[in-house]
Amino acid sequence: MIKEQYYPQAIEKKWQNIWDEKGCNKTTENSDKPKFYALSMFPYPSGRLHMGHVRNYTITDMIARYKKMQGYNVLHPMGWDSFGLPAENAAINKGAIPSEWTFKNIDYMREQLKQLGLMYDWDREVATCTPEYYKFTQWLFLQFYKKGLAYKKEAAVNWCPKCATVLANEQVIEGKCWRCDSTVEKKYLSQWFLKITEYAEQLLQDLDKLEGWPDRVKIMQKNWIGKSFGTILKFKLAENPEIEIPVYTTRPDTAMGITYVVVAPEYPDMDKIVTDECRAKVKEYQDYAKKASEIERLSTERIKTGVPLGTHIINPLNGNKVPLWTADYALIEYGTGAVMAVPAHDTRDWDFAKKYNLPIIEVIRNPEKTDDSPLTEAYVDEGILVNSGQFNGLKNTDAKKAITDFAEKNGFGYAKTQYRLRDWLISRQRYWGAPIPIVYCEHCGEVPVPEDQLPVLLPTDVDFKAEGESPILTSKTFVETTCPICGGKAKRDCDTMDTFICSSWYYLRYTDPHNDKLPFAKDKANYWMNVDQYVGGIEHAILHLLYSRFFTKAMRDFGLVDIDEPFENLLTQGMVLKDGSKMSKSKGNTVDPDEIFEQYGADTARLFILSDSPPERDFDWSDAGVEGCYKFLNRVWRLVYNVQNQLDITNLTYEYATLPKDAKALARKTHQTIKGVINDINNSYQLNTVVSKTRELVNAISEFSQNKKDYTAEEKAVLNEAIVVMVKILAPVTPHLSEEIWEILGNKTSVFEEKFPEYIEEYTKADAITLVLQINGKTRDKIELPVGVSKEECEKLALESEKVKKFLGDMNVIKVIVVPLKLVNIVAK
RNA sequence: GCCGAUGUGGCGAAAUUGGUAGACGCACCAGACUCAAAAUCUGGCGUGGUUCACCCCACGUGCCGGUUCGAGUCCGGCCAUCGGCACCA
Repeated sequence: MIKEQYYPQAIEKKWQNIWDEKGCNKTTENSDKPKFYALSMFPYPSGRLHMGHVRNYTITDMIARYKKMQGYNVLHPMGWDSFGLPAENAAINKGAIPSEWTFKNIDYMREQLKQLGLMYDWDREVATCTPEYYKFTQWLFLQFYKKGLAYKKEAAVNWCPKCATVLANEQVIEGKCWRCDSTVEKKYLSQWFLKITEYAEQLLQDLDKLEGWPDRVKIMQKNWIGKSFGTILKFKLAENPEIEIPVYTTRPDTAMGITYVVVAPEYPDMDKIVTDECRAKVKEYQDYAKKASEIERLSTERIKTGVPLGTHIINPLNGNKVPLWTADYALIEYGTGAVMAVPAHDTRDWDFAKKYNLPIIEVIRNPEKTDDSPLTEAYVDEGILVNSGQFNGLKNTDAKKAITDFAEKNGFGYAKTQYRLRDWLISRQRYWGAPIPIVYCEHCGEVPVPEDQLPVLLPTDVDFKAEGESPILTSKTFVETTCPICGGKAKRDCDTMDTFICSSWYYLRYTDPHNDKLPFAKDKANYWMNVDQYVGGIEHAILHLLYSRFFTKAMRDFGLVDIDEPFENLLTQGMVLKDGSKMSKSKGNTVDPDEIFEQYGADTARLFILSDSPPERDFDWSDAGVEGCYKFLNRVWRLVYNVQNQLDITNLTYEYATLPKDAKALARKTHQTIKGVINDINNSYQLNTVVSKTRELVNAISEFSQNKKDYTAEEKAVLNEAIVVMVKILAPVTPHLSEEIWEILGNKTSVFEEKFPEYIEEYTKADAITLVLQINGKTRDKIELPVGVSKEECEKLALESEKVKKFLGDMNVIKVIVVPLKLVNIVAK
């Protein structure tokens, strides 16, 4: 007996309980089916789900359920990226305890995810902030350490002098502290780095293997790694030839045009290369440079600043003596921290030289320039060398090699491949993260914590508001410890790891989440990996995805897995907007998923979020749109209700060729829909058109059944086939409703045990085609033709068309282009 | 600033990848049902012109230019909006 009304809340609760009780979503490695690993980027437990989450997880769930119906053994897990700044801010602002705050959020959000009807295997849930998890985050750090891939060096942090604390970039607002508005400075601390640069070449090369990734993401990663071929040139200080200043350049061909050299304000040996007269000014400039961010410093728009050091270097190519400056457009992190300046052929150098009246020497001649008139702007393109002594007349592309060879032969330079990618700074002067498992012993120095003593637990006796370099320093139980080697007094490292470390290996933990000996067992990881479909926001295109790729390669080299890349296919979904801008609390344009579930049910929310935009594009939430989807599901329900007396899925056979016209049309629509839906899913998951096509099928079924009272057996079969297909196609999108209708159809098992429908090619073909007739590319007529008309016949019919004749008038036909079964274009004058 | 995207009716979008622009939906308008409203059903719906209607014509995919028999789709140059920029995740 079918209820007349669609009650989504009751249906959803019912099926969520059934799935839970029957353990429908449990996954094991023991299966004859091929495996499929579907993964969403796990959330930070901020408190409540937002629509971005709903979108991400619905897309992945639709894919996971579809693959399950395609006969795969599907792993679809979920967890929590639960270390991070907001928990600590809650501690600072509201006196919350970070772990309690975090787990409360997790509990709430888990319930919300369950309400969305996601096909997760909750037995595999992980949270990065649990000791069971971060034990292995620490363990992995130790593997990096053992292989020499983790090292310490001085690096800058944002320092608020008033609060006397380290700030995250996010806490620096226009150069000021977020809490007290003081100007933020740089402070140098000894911090841990991971040698991602050691993998730069592999990370670059293997991008080619990632055929299932969007090009834009690969291009961004490629540019981020930033491989460049260049030359190191070493310049001696004129005032003291003992001191050498190496520079890195990708334009050695312009080296004869060097008119000054710039070192970064943080240049380590600055003291030795400044004259006493300039020292004070340079110091002042270094202080000024501390206040600018890197983005500001590199901007070509920014007004260039700098001060001379009073010293000079000798250009070994031509013996020229040129001044040495410091300027903040040179970055200490890139190359050698010093750059040669050729204002004639570099726009930043040009601006700087113009401002400070430094000479400009043209050495690359634009082929279109015929005289020695002065340049009016930097010429950065290719040309012929001039003013370059023995290298005059060479093409600049050839001169790169010639000058590098010359430098190498004479001992003042060599070719060098350089990457823009820098080593990964992982130390955070924060509480809510995985402690770095290192102790510092008075006698033995830096000592890694032995693996059997992991985890190094986070202390709880911490003052979050204290001044200093890390809140953990205030713990009485944590800092002081004994040395694992000599048993003497030692101090723990009080920094925690960047949370990106935790999220760089979680996809492997899901394959073996309860292992207490290892992060994961190799055979389980090898069974499930790679992730077949990874879905998440485009904002992670570089950092998270690059770090995860790096971790995978490192773990492979540690012998933990046998894979080179973690994510086979990547889908980067767009943002959820409301009224044209990103949903945010500050704009007050958020929509709470809970309210939508309550009012319309999860199926409506799922349907809407998939239907209006393709996954990769931004999605504009509209209240009217949700309403429309809710009405559609009601229509589906009513459709089934109205034909309840005709429902019979025990006999779905019919003779297609001899069907009456309307039944044939419905059968064709059914098979065209299956074909279209499968194509759309295979074609980079065009889920919005999957929904459109499903709507078209529903429209066709309604139309067919509307005024029909007496069905022949064949008509009934056609109708029931269409309904079965409709339910199965809807199942990945609206799982609860589909299960309910599936049950109404008389089935005792879940619709997800069913195979996704297959189509019969013959049934998708139309009886007739429409031939479009154009004159000079403009459509003038359309004619209906049976399939199988020859090319010649098309042309003949086209020229016979009354409308074509009318438009041709007395023009002469020059050419006729025929696209078989589609279009005829008559070119006429 | 650098790197990467996006731009089509009032709105979200579609277009078998160079071949009928606007499928499907939202909003709106008209009609049916109703005492009435909601819900539901039917029809209309790019702009302008001609036409009572049917029909027909011109224009139209951010802007300018190019390639082509034919361009939303390819090429060059602009403009606008959005994402990332290494300590938010």
